[in-house]
Amino acid sequence: MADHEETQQPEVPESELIRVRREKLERIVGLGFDAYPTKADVDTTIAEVVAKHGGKTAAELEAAPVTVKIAGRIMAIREFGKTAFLVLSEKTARIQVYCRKDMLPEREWALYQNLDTGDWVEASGALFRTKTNELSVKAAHLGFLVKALRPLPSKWHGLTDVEQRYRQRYVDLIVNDGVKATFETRAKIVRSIRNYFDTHGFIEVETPMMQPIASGAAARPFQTHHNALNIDLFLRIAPELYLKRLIVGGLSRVYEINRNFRNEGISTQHNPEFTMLEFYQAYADYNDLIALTEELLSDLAAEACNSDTVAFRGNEIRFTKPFARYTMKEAIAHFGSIDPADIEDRGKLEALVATRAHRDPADVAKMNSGKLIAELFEAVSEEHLIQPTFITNFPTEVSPLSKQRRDDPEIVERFELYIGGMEVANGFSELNDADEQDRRFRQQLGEREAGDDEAMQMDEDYVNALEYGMPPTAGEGIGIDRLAMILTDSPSIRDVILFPLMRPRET
RNA sequence: GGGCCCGUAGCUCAGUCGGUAGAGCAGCGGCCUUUUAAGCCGUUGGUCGUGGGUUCGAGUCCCACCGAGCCCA
Repeated sequence: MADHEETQQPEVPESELIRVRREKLERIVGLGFDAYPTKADVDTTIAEVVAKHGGKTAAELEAAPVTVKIAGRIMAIREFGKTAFLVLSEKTARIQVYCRKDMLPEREWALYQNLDTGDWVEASGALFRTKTNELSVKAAHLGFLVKALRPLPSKWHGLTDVEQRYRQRYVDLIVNDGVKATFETRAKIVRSIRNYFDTHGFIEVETPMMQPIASGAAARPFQTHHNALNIDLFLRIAPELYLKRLIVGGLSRVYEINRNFRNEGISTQHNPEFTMLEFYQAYADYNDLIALTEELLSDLAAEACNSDTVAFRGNEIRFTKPFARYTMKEAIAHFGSIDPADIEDRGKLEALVATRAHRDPADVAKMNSGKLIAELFEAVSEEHLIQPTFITNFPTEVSPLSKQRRDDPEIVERFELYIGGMEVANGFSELNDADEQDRRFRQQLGEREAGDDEAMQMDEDYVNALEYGMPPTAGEGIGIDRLAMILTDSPSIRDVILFPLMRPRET
């Protein structure tokens, strides 16, 4: 063999299965069918056929014949020599098509003989019920729409490899019925939320995803660059500061459902891009939002799951008002079996964070007391907060955008809602004192300089906006992905995101 | 960041102590005009994630890497 031949890339031989399907497509074209027709001849959907005629008996269908023209993907073929049953699927609906050699044009029977599971076809004929009482289409016409060159996963075992399910969601959607249902529920959740805010005097807005300063949350941003302006920009970590500018502008009630981006690790609860609802209501305080949240979520559970209790990871989550409430310190004492007096003692608090939150004592020594309390809370309480539970009385030091309590400036008018052991919502009375906001930003800058790269960024223009006067306002963010996890009983956030971030694969 | 698992046919999975790579489904050929994972007979199909190492011999043992998952942090 010559050298240049040896250096050529060895062609990976095409799978036998794909080769056979290509040959079948050639034969179908040879029969005069268009390999890629421009449209299908349909007059209804499979779902509509099932909905309208699924209740009719064999006698009724015989007495008043119904002819339908449908299209769908072939999910199964059951062959009996000169007859066959094709199971067609379209969205979540299925119906079987009964084909007989003596009832189809010769060319169309020849088409049938070159079909595989996965192919898309159109079919028309009268509805009837088989001996086993299955609603079926007696095909008078069978048309070709497109060939699946790649074989479908086994119809019985489906596709279970999680990596392939996420990387090739299209295959997951084809063969795993529950996936479509999950994303339909997710769509229903978002629709219900929009409906709630639209009917409560809020207007939906869209604020920048690309921001010169990524502020409004404690997280590291993704960075990008705009060529024409020659400036670096950040993908937003939160829309918060823009939405509150709109309150300053007089919009009074605004909400946004959109993506946030945080440059952090990936876990069953974290995807680098995730969907957040944020809303702001002038003249309200955080207690109003607690009430609003209880109402919103119990409505949502009812609309998305038709129940006020939903199963999540083996627990029955009850969305019945009122939800449980603890102050942060109460939760630490209760779930961590910690003496409340120890939380007030700086030395004991540091030791607790080091042992219970497994943090380096050197790092712990640098944290302010508010941060220590928040760390301890997360370590000892979060996993126990299965039923919807509001946590209140957050330290001011970890809440740079929240309004302090009148009776105790060390804590703020803020809450977080936990469900299923996850933080789902975060809301507070918004700090509208421009001078105090400026002081809080500077404190965050100090934290950043001390090594906390998640400390919040200073946004001068936001302070400037506050100087024009923001009325008393309460605002809240709700994580849509986590909510969708709970309402669809999905163990991983990747199960409720169609295309979760994966490391690209070299192939 | 640490630990534990996983990667074998298109899909779902076996593969014992290191000794000729297997099954079911799908596919292909045959029979079959109301089946429901249709059935029966026959049959094709493999870079065992990648690269090294140990060995007479590696899917199996060792090392590194790639990808994925779970737990802990």
